[in-house]
Amino acid sequence: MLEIKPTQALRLWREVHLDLVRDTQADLSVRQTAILLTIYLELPPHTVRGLAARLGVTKPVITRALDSMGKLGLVSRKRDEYDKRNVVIQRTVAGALAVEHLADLVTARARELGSA
Amino acid sequence: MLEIKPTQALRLWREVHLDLVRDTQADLSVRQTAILLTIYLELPPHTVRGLAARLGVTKPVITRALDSMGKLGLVSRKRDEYDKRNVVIQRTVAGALAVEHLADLVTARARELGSA
DNA sequence: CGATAATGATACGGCCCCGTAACGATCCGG
DNA sequence: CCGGATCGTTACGGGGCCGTATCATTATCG
Repeated sequence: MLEIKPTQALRLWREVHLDLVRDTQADLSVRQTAILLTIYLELPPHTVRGLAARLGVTKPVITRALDSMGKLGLVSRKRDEYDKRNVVIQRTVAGALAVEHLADLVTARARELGSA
Repeated sequence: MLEIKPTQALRLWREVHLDLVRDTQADLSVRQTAILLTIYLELPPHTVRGLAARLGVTKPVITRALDSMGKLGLVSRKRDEYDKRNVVIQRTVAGALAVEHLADLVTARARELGSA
C-alpha cells in the first residue's frame, strides 16, 4: 500500500520519462515495456500465447516485440522440448540489468519528490 | 519525499503500462509523453525551441509530436503576436483530461501495491 | 536599408510497429 | 494413420517516428 498524490504521480511520471528520453539507448514502446516487465516480474514459464492473452494483444505483437527486444539482448527464446509447438521466453543478463536500471530511475525520482 | 522500494517501483510501472496498453486510445511514445507532461506541469509559455532544449531533442521531434498530439486534440498551437517567429503551445480540455486520467491510473495502482 | 541570426516547419530516406490473414510445424483424438 | 486444433511465425499494406539538411518567415543590428 503506497500513498501517492495525483500531482506527485504526474511529476514522477514526467521525470522518469525525461530520464528515459535522455538515455539514448532504450526507446521501448509502451507495449514492449509491458512485455519486458511481465517477463521479469511474473513467474516463468512465459509463452507467446500467454503474454498475448495477459496483455490483451494479438500474437504477432508479441512475436515482433520479442524479435526487437531479442536484437537488443533483453530476452531470448527457446523451443519447448516437451511440446515443440511452444516457445519459452527466457530472461537474459542484459534484460535483468535494464529492468534494474528502470527500478533505480523510478525510486530515485520518487525520493526527490516534494509533498506538493 | 516519497519512499518506494525497487520491487514496488517495477510493479507500479508494469501495472500502469498494462493499463495503458489496454486503453485502446492513447499510444503515445516516451518522447510524446514527456512533452505532454512538460506542457501540463511546467509554467507557460512553452515554445518548440524551449521544449526541444528541455528534453534534449531536436526541433523537428517537437514539431512532429505537436502535429500528432494536435490531431488527437491534446494540445494546440498559436503564433506569438509579439514575436511572430515563435509558436506558443497551449493546453486543451482534452489534454488536461488525458493527463488527469494518467494521474488516476498511477495513484490507483500505487494504492494497490503490497509492501513486498 | 541590407546582412545576419533565430524560429518553427518541411523534405527526404530509413526504420519500426500495427492489424489482418495466411502459413508450416506440431500435437491429439478417433 | 489422418483430419482438426493449437502454436508461433511470416507476409502484406499502411502508417508513424527518427535524424539531417534545408526552407520561409520574422526579428535584430550595424
